[in-house]
Parts: sequence; C-alpha cells; structure tokens
Amino acid sequence: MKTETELKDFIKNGSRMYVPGLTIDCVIFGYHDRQLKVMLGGYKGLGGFGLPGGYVKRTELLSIAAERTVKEKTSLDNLYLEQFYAFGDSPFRTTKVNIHPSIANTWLAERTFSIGYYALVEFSKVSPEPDFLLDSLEWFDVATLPTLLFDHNDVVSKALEHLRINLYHKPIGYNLLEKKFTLPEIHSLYETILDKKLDRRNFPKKLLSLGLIKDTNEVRKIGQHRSPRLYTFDKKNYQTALKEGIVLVI
Amino acid sequence: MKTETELKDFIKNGSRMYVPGLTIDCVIFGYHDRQLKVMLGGYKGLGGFGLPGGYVKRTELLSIAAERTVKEKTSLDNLYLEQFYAFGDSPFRTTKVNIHPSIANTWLAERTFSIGYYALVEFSKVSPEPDFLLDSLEWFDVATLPTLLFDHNDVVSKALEHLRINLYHKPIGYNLLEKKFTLPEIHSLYETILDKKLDRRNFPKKLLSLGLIKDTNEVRKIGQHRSPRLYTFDKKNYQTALKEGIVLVI
DNA sequence: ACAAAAGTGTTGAACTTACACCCATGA
DNA sequence: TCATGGGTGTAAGTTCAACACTTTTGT
Repeated sequence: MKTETELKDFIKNGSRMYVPGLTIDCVIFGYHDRQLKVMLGGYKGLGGFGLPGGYVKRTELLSIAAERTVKEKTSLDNLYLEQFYAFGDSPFRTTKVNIHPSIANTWLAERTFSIGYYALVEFSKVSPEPDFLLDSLEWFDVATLPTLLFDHNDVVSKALEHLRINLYHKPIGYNLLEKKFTLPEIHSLYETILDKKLDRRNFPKKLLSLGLIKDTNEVRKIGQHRSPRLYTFDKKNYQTALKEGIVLVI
Repeated sequence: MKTETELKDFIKNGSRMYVPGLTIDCVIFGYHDRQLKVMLGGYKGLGGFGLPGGYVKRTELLSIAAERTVKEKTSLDNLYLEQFYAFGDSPFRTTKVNIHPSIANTWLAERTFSIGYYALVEFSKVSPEPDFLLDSLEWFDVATLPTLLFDHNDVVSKALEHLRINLYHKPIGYNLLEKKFTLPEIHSLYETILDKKLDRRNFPKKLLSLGLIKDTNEVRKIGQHRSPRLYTFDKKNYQTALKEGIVLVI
C-alpha cells in the first residue's frame, strides 16, 4: 500500500523536509443547503475528527505552505485564504499525553504550535482528497460539530469569530456562493455567519446600495413556490471593497 | 560582565530551555506628545534597531511567554496585549544571509517564525529594561521609523493595521493615556492611530454618547491658553464595551 | 492686547428600522 | 386551490456631517 509506506517515511524522515514543531491548521468553510460547513478529517488511528493540516517545508514561505495545504485537500485553485491566529496556549500542547504509540519518540511527538488559516470555498467545486494522515475528509455543519481532536474546537471558534469581524469590513460571499445566487441564499449565508436575524427587506437594499451585487434577469426554478431572481457580484465594486474595506452596518 | 556570560550561555544552551525556531515579536505602543510611539531595541552587534522579542519556554503557554516578554522589557503589570499575526513569509527567514558570525552554526541561526503581539502601555509608567541581547531600548515615533532589522517594519505595519481595525470594535485609550486626560489628547490619539482627521466637535459627542468617557470637574493648566477639562474613562461601560464589542463610526 | 488652543450647538441630509400584504409556483 | 417561500415600499426615528464664533490663559 502506497500510503502506508509514505506514512512510515513521513514519521521517520519528515523532519528533514519539514519544519518540526509547527503546523498549519486549515479551517475550510463551505456553504450548502443553508448551512455553513467546515471540512474535517478522520485521523488515522486517533479515532476522531480534526482539522486538516500540514507542515511547512524548510524553505517554503508560510503563506505558500498554507495555500499548498488547502489546495491538496480541496483540489481548488484561486483560494481565498486568510491567516487568523496562532495557537500555542492549549495545555495539550505542553504535555505529552495522548501521544499515539506509532509516533512516540519521533519528531511528531514534540510540542507543536499551529498557525490557523481559514479558506472560503465553493462547496460544489470541492473534491475532498484525504492525505496519507487521514482516512476520510468530509463536510460537517459548523453548528453541530462533534468534539474534535487536539484544541481544534477552539481553532474553529476563533476562525468563525474572525470571519464574523471580517464580514463587517470586507464583502464575503464571492468565494462561498456559486457565480449566480439568490437573495435568500446570500441572506441566509450572512445570517448564519453572523448568527443573527437580518431583515429580509433591508438586507438586499444594503448590498445593492453598496453596489456589491446586481440583478441578472434570470430566475432559478426551485420547489413549489415563486422562483427567486438570480444575482451576481459586481466584480469591480467587489474588488474595490475588498481592497479598501467597507463598513457594513446590518 | 554578567550579561556577557549570560549571552554566551544563551547562545550555547538556550535551546534546552526555549523552543527553537519560534520567537515572539513585541510591538509595544505608547503615546506621548501627541505622537504614537513604539519601543525598539538596539541589537548587539547587528548595528540596527528591531522589535524587542523573546523565545517561548519549552513548557510555557504562548500567551504567557508574550506577557513575560513584555513585562521584562517594560516592568509593567496588567498589560493590554493582543496577538495579531504570525510571520514566516519574509525571504530573509528562509535564506541564511546576514547571520551574525557569533551565532553561526548555533540553534539561533535556524529559520525562525515569529508571532506578533502588540501591547498598549502608558508611556510615562514604562521603565525600559534592555535584556542581554539588546544594548538599548528606546521609544521611536511610529510615523518616522528607520529601516529595522529583519522584517520588523512589516511587523509594525501589520500591528498598526490591526490596532486600527480594533479601534472600530473596542475602546482604546485606557491603556495608552494617563488616568485623566483631556479631549484634545484622546482626540489626537484617535487621529494618529486612524491617520485621519476627526471633527473636533463630533468626536467627543460620540465617546460621551457611548458613555465611554466622563467629565471630571478638573482642568489641566498647560501653556498660555484656556485650560482643557480633564476626563476619565467610565470603567464599567469601558469594560462592557471591551467584552461585547462596539461599532464605532467616526 | 494678543496669540494660542479649548469650548460649544444647530440644522439638513442620510441612513436605519420597523413593518404587512401580494405574487408565483408545483403538487 | 392551497401551501410554500419570494418579492416589494414607506414613514418615523435616529444618527451623521458640516460648520464659526467665543472663551480662557499666559506673556
């Protein structure tokens, strides 16, 4: 089995290629069925789920390592990726409990700091690719996460918190929604991220008045009710808003 | 000379006590004479100034290490300290140029990531204490920084950027100003941090209407002009605002 | 008396908030 | 025809932005 060999080699020789003691934790957010999702991996042998992550190559820039890690897991290009926090406060990081026997006394058993990056991706475009450390990689609802390995619940919380603050300063959505989307979709996306009800009539006024979205003249036929109109982001205004920042009051 | 021995021991044996490859960079902000200041150290032998920093002890939590580092440099307690970014993208971090001969081939010559924390401190209360790596530690105007060692100019910029965004969500000032301060003082503090003119009449209205500051009935006699009134922060409202966040539109 | 900086209030414009009924669709 | 969810406008209240003259103080 290829990955078996790969894993053994990584445990034995990984520290030649990678910086020891430092990982990147990726919080990959997607949006589907009116739910904010996060991608979690089933870690081999550890009997639990955690954030996908990766090590930084010895001569690799940090942001490049983060990009590479997310790309490997999602098979996506053109990522929206943001560093949000560095972790080294969890007690598990300073005490050697719960070290799996297969890595005891290897470089992987040393205290590890991690740098958190979150990615916003288009759910439907992602093909999850578990790496040799994972035996699965799947989407979970952010609202109903199980208890995760390590301090990964804290990491997800912090990512959400940053995403929330970000939402007030930058437009969000281009990377999470399909090219064309309905008002109810983006409305409930914002509600989900902010965890607060937003007025159904006032919300689109705001986005329209900022020029962030515009009406296509199409509709999407779904279900036994009126067909919602489709909107797209106004690429130019969106980019400007991303660069210069906005103050969103909603 | 004590520090000489200390330095040699640190170079030789430091990696037993400290995590190698990871430092904390401290951006210590103060405010004096209507100028935002940052504390910089003159690094021994490197012929330049840089941010004071420190290593993390092997079993020490990251945030504790940051606190310890700033405390050592400023002799202050009760710090306002915030982690803002992790650095590992600068090319100097991946290539071994500019390694000082005295640390060549030691643990200090390895690639180092750093985690940036900024502190807000009361200028007049600080007694700068250079450690054994520094031969000076002084305040510099943020507006006119020289070229710093490593990527520290980037680190300061990023800290400022975060401080600026923070200002819109949390009250700032309690840690930078003296207990009693004048409106012109806090006004110009905000102008300096945001790098933008704020209306002299509207600005205090905002802080007063949020209940963040209150009038003492004292004045401060300075110079040959009308004496400005003294204000203090309303501790209770300030704390609430810190915890719950505000949306400041100024 | 003069220079320098501090104090103070109002008004029009813009934005935010709250709110309820009709419409289109598929079963 | 009915159930479901989508679409739409207005008025009242609040907040923001712009603006200039008077006061105090020390020299």
